Amino acid sequence: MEEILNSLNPAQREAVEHIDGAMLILAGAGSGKTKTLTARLAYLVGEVGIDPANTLTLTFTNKAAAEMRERALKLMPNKVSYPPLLCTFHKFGLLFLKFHIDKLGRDNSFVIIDSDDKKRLLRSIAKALKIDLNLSFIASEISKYKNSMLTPEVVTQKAELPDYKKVAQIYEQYQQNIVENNLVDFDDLLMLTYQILESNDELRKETSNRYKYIMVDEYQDTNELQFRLLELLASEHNNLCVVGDDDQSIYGWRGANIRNILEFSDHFESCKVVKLETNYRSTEPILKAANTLIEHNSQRLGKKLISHKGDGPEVKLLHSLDESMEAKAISHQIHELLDKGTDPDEIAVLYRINALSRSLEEGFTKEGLNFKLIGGMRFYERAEIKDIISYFRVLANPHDDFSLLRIINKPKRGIGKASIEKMQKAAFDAQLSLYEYIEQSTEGKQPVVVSKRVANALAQLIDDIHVLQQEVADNLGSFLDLFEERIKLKDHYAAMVDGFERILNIDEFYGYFRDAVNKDPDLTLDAFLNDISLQSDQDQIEENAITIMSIHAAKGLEFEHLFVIGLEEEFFPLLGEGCNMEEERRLGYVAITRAKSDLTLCYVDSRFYKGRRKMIDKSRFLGEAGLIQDASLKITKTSAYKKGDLVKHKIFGIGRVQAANKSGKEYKLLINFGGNKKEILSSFVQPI
DNA sequence: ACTATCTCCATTTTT
DNA sequence: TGGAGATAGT
Repeated sequence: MEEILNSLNPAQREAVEHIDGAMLILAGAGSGKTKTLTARLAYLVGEVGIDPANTLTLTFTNKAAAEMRERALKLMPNKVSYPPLLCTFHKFGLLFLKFHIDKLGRDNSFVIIDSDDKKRLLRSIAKALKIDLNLSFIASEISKYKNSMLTPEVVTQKAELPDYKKVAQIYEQYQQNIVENNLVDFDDLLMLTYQILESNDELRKETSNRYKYIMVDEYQDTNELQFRLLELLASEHNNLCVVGDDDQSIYGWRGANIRNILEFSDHFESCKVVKLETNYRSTEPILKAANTLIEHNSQRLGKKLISHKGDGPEVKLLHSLDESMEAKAISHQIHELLDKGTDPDEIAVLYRINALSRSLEEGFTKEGLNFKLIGGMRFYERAEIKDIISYFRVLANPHDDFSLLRIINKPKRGIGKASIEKMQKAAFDAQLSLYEYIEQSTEGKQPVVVSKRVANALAQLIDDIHVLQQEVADNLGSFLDLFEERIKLKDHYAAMVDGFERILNIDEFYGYFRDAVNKDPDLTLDAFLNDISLQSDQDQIEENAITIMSIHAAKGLEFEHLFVIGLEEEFFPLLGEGCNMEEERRLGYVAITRAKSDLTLCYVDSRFYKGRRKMIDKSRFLGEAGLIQDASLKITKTSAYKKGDLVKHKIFGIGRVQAANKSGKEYKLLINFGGNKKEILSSFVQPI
């Protein structure tokens, strides 16, 4: 343990050794956040002697949870009998609901639907209600309601504008529908958990006492609901330690509430705040650009990264005529790096919007540069994979109408829309699930409402399901062979234009399934489905190639050589309605701080976008980061220091600006330090 | 029931 | 420009 503590810097150590009460660890980019968090967990268990079962560590992604688990266990004494609970918020919700959803009068055989399923359902509801609204809009509105714990009734009452009234209508139907089918969406995992804890005081106390020490990673990304949930979980002890960086809050558009972190220390009494400001990742010039840029934000707790690495090459700018010249220039530079023997894994290109990847893809292909693109369609979102999962779900629970509908005519069995609608109605009238109805109608216990041909196809499907269910029960390990034999999904997909790729995906999924069964001979299909429902993010295929991706996707990663493209007004910052300039700037900060030593910011004169070519100006962020001197710099600098601002000087302390005048590259400030007026250059003071 | 053509519309994305 | 979803035609 002493060894672990000695490997920490003073601030990290302070955070690790602080045990009871609320604590906010403000961890700047590259400041050893994960190291601190895992060390603290090891310290709690190994040194303070807290039972690992009494700890709870929450993350946002499976990846973060996996990494942290691995690193924490390495630091833990071998004698740990029970691994600490370390998982995503949603996984925690899932585990909780499996035990307690009965308190809402629901059965714990619920099925989790992903955002794709959700949209599918919303589409059918909107259609039935003859509402023509953007589905993504509806989905995100409903998500917002759930994250603010607003019931359909409340929303219906509150809605004033016609569009919102319509959304409220859909919300009501949607909620009714998923409860009837015992479905749960991602937001429900948190919302229902909250509801149960909130309305059940005994359980709240018990749960809070069980998780006596709670830690939360990426706290700046929490939303209202997550905050309220944490409040309940910590209600009996206040031992809540959150780690985050207000300057890296880039998910506001998805409901993350930056005020959670800004106001954390006010919410929890006697909250300790520790700042981790030593950056182990980047060289001085890179951090200078990042610090200078982010200082233009007003909504922040204030923090300045200090480079542990020290000096390095200046941040480079790359100016090109258009996007194809840009791609060409970058690929030349990358070729040079590769020729020098640089590891391709250490090179990445980032952009603000995915649309900008196209020119890179084209340019890199033309220049014979191998790359891997992160983003786009994720593994579990692919139609072929979702189909298999739906089959598995039907086998595990035939009453899952939702999944049954997905696979009922896949591969094509000649069962069309009209037949399905008739049967749905018949099933509804007979108060049966769709599967029950079909099963009974083939047995002659229910009237047949479809043609002879369709009835035959259904009988075949029912038979397949029976046989496969038997095999699942008897021998899960070899069930896949029979599954392919009976359903022939591979044949179905092989016939498509991109069949080859789809077959590869199917084989990969089959391999994953077999692997899971091998690892755990007692695995049930049910348990397998539960595991993967929250695992949308498969590990990227290991490929030795440079990476291109969005800035959001790059969060948490680092690269020796980094290019950021599209530093142009309109693209980055991305202007338009609902533009949050401070969040855009934080995004710029995140992008810059991904670079270890070699950073190139790229901009062009014109870009082809949405079917037209447009002239564009270079991004204001280049000026704000102190990388160019131009008109935008003048405006931002004066706005950074204006009359009335409070500033801090190393010797004179805190004072108030009386006047600000340009003086060369800097500003001459007249500052009043408690009656003592001084003229000082702006670089010698810091804004507060 | 399936396929070819038309129209519309364009951030960021994890669970 | 290009992809997805809706519509019309076979």
